[in-house]
Amino acid sequence: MTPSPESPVDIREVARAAGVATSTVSRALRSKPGVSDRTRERIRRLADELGYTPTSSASGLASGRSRTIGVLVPTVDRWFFSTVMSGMDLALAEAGYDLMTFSLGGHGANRQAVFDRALRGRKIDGLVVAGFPVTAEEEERLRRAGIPVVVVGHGIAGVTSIAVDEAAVLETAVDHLAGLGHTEIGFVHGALEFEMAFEVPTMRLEGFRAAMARRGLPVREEWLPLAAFTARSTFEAVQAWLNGLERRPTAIVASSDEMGFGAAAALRACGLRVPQDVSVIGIDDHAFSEPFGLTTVRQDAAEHGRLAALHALSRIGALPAGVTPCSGGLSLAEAVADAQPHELIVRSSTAAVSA
Amino acid sequence: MTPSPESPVDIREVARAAGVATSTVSRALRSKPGVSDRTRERIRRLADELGYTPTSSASGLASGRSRTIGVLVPTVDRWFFSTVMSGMDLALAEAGYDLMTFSLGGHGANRQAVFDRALRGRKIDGLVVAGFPVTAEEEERLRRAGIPVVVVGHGIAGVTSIAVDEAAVLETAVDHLAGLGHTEIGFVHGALEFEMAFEVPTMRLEGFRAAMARRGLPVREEWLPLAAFTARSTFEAVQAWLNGLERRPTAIVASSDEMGFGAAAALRACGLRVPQDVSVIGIDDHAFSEPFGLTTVRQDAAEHGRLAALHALSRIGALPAGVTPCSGGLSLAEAVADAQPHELIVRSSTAAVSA
DNA sequence: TTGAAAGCGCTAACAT
DNA sequence: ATGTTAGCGCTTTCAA
Repeated sequence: MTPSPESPVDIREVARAAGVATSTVSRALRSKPGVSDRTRERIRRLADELGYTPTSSASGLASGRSRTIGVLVPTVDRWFFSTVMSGMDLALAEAGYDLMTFSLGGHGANRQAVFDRALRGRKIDGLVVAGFPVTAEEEERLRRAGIPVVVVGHGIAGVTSIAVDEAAVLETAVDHLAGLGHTEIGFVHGALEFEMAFEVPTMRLEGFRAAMARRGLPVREEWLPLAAFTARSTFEAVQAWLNGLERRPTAIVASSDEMGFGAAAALRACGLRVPQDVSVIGIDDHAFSEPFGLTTVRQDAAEHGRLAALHALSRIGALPAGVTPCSGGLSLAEAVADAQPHELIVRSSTAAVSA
Repeated sequence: MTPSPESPVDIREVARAAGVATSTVSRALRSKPGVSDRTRERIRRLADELGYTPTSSASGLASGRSRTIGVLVPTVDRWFFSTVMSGMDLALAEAGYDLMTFSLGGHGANRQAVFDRALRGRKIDGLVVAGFPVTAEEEERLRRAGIPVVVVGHGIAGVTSIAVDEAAVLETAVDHLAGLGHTEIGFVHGALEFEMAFEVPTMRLEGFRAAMARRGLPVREEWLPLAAFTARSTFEAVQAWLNGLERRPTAIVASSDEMGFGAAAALRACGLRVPQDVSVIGIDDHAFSEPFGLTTVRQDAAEHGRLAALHALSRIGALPAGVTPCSGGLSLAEAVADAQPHELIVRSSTAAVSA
């Protein structure tokens, strides 16, 4: 038994077997023009029989493409980011591309190193930056990277970005609560622990203020507790906030579903009922929101990831044939240019304000 | 290609600037012996000034290593898998390795294609297979892959695996409930929708039976509802199960925390209180378990991922200097060989059986 | 339609 | 300690 590795077969063996030059094999296998159908078929069969697969570093070196797209995330273990990744994976698999993950690892310490690893060395043909803010310097690097960059979320001028209209999302959330008769509404503001300016939370807070203002509802500053973007942090923050409060709102908008879970848990821990005493609405439609009955404004993170990947692929001319980018019948360019859709999903964490 | 990518500088420019041969630059930059300290320093400085980074496909082709480790997961958007990935990322970043993600995408359809992408073409130097069962044929491919393979979870004979002792985990869970006076205990059995034989759920169910038997407690077959490994599926399954039940257990062990969440939500939806009417204990210690007060048997998935990555690195001689693999002071080999530790975390979803 | 040959940018023997 | 010289396994002109 020879413990043979998976691909000891190189292109020259295939060429020899087929009685052609290696260049012909290369063309045949990649569906390039200039090979007769009969030859191509024969080469394909032979390659298959021999178990030949091109060595990626060799074709990468010769062609300048790695057939890999990168994704840069603050951390991989939170719903939004892993969901974006799974959407990307879907699109990339179809195109025969692989996904390389670069994670900040939940702390900002080695940011520079992570950017370096992602941007230098030509390991990836395109990069999707998912949901976190970058410094001006980093922006500049991304623009000069020499590969297409797509942002999921907001925040980088001059770079294609895929995101919902945050102001409209908050309109929807406030609208729902106002329609239930709520006028005393709080907002759980989110922040990444280790970050500088984080666009999305700020946009959501501003969106909340604007939506309230439009309805003539007052925003009370003491009803804007701040927490990190996790259920746990929110649980603690909201509990502390409730204890120090003389009067509480009848409804709370959370800046994400994970925060909504934390807020609801904190309310219950303080002996309050959701939604009878306090309504809670989140943003995202996390996988847990349905079983937990959390009312939310849904955004399709997987679809954002898929579009981002497709857009990156299209910029390097690697779009798989026959993809229908968008269910709404939009072209990829249109789908990418537009704000992504959002949708109110009413469940059992919101109810009419009690008399 | 467009002008001015991040690294138009190649090794020859650095060599020219330093007045040495390219091989010297190569040695100097990779800390290989055979370069004087002064020369090495000068070359490092120059490389830095010129912004030189080796092209990965070139060094990959020449050296036969891609400086990339792959991870194969059923899906990226569930707690266990993304947590394993973040642990891997931690170890890999330290070693200067990148992480390539191969996901089955939540459905088994393109399994073969995903295995192909991972195993062929030498894109990765090692592979971590996280938490899902493989067919005999796939096992054989993994063994013959020609790169080190490490499994997180159980299931591949002859391949290093990193996992808790499932039987002991279930002992711990049942022990906790029995200690609270429970004798009528159900078990929510988990299964991946699209899979064949899934080792872990089976081991947990068997562990549950064994633990109950050891205490002389009866296992009632109608108290073993089956659900997919998600909160949502479990919510629905448990709700349906409760409705068709004439008599219910006083406590439930869930095969994972995500299932525990679903089970608890279902109980509440049926008007039952947790833990007053029914206690619930999970397995994992999901990020949400603390805010939600779910009692659980903790396993450290991030640490599993970190160890798996370190082990793969060590097998290719790429362990970063000075890693302390294990907090317990174990060597990497010991830490990998042992069953991973687990720990009971008591929170508010379990209580003494009510009179 | 096909083949020959020249790299792609590095690393690793082998010299010196 | 450093330089020279072959490749690594492909892709891509350029010729035929």
